[in-house]
Amino acid sequence: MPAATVAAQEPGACDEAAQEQAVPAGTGEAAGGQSGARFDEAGRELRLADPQLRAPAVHDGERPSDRAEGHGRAQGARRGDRPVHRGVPQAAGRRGVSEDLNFVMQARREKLAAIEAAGLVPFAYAYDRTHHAAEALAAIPPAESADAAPVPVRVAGRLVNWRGHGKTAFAHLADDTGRIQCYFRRDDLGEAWRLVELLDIGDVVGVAGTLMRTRTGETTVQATAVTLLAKSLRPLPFGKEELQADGTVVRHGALEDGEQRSRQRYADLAVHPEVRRHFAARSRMISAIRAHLDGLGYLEVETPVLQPQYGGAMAKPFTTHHNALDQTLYLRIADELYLKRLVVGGFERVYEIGHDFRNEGIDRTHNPEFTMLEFYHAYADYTTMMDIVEALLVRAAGAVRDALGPLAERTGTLDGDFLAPPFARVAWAPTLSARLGVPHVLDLTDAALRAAATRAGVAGVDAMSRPKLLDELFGALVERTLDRPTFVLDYPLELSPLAKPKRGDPRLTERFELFARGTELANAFSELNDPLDQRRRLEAQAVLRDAGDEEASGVDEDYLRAMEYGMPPMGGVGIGIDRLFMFLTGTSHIRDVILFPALRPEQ
RNA sequence: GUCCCGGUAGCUCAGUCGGUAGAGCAGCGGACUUUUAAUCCGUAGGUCGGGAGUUCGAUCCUCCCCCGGGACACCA
Repeated sequence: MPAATVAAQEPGACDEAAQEQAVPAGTGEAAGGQSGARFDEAGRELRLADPQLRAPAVHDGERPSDRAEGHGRAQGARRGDRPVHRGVPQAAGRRGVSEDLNFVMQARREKLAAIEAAGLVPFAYAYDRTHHAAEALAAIPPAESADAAPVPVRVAGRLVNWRGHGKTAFAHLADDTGRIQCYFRRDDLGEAWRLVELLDIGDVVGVAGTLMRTRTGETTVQATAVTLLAKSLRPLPFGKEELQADGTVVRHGALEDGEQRSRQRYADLAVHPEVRRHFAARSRMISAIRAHLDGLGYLEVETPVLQPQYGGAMAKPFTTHHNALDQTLYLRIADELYLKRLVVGGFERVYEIGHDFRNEGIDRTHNPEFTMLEFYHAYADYTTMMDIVEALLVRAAGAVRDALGPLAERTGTLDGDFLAPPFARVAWAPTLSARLGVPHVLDLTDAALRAAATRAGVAGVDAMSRPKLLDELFGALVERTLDRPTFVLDYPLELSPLAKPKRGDPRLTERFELFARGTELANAFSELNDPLDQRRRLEAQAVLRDAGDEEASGVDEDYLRAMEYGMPPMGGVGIGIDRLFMFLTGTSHIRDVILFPALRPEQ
């Protein structure tokens, strides 16, 4: 952005005087006379200012657009005949979305042309706002102090509602903080009234005026100047909001199609304030997580997304190619191995919040790229990490609750009772053994496991390896029954190639997963720091990969080299941020917690 | 991948027991200087997801395909 433009926005540079002029400009004379200079200078005060445009043609039956554009519809075409400009010839075939102008968009183009023909700039550079909507609503003097001086305000936002009344109009302007009503009167606006008649719902405008109360008591900006900041050429699917007697708001006819809302998130957000609030809560949750970890002495770091050797999880990677290096690279499936390298280097507490990529299916709980939090804590084992996870979840839930406000009532996961530490702790093997009615599940033969899995309803057991069978059995018999937050401890070694063996039971690892509402929220280990053991386990993975298991990774020699220098013992945790936010807000589809989820191409 | 439900105007939907479709809102024209789902009058807007079949005739019936939603399966 040019420096001059930036400077022009700085308060105090030129705007104090300008605002003084603009707000009291309660007559058409002021709108026409004083704003001309500002328009020429900055190109952003767009009140009608051209004396050539005084000709009062708006109400004589001829629209400004008819003059402004040669292709404007003919007078006779309005009644009965087809509009001359309707669409494109059939022979042109299907057009892209942007080219296929429907009649609504055509009308807006004509208004745009009329605005330009009037010498106005329909897309502004800046606007000197003095109040957000919420601030303006709070700034009006109490109703009883009738003699209070009028409060001048300049608000800016999108027109979300419009009620024309001939020579007046009421509208609602929405910004980041809420909505405020604006009242436009021809007698207050003078020449600028011409612009008011060319506004549409969806336009981004600045409104200057004074605060007043309507007869029904609603705080309203009585406009003395209107500035078009961006003409909306495509109609947003605004619903009409009906305020019920009990105070609830019923919206009629808004954008409902879930896929379209995801695909055009900008429209979804523009039309649904509660969706903005929902995603803002996600951001606040992440901020709270950062603050919590920072407060514990963690350092936030960034590690490569493009990796020559993927690892840290069992998943199919995306593959890409670096041309200059002529090298195959993978998009990371986990942050783990790089973060643990950093602990070798001496950063004792590190975390990363970033995207992992897994080339697998898309459904209501899976997006090919997703946000993962991983944190590693030197000299701690997994028991310490359980305490940290508990506190972290409580903090995250509090942030979401605060950010959602009334919307938080959608879910019961946010109340203090549900997430009150300490969470329940159960051991993996005894729990599963009890469900199976056997002394120890790990003593079962593969055949017995297969039979048990079949009984549990697990499909495709014949092709499963022993670790996979164990995992499936636990998932089918235990995980989905865990409603209240529960740590499951000590997973079988064969399921956890990066975890330390359990002290006292080498068939298990020191690992926990946290479940609640039947879904996994966290996964953590006492991290394996023996490079020789690690090499054996990675080589076993490589054998699986060479045998065709696309989810198994290879041997990361650089990671092993780092371990060989000496890796401190540490606890490590991974938390899927999308899933956590789904859990906390009771959201059933991952698409509804990711601003721009992966979708099929259009058409 | 399997099963079920759905796809009709810009948005939200109705409808046709087979005779090429309607409403509300949005739009356009008119009236209206404190309205708030503003109201009133007028008006325009649709290859009824795509293809094939049956039929004199298909948006409707049959088959195939595409897309979406839900359930199950898969998924550290």
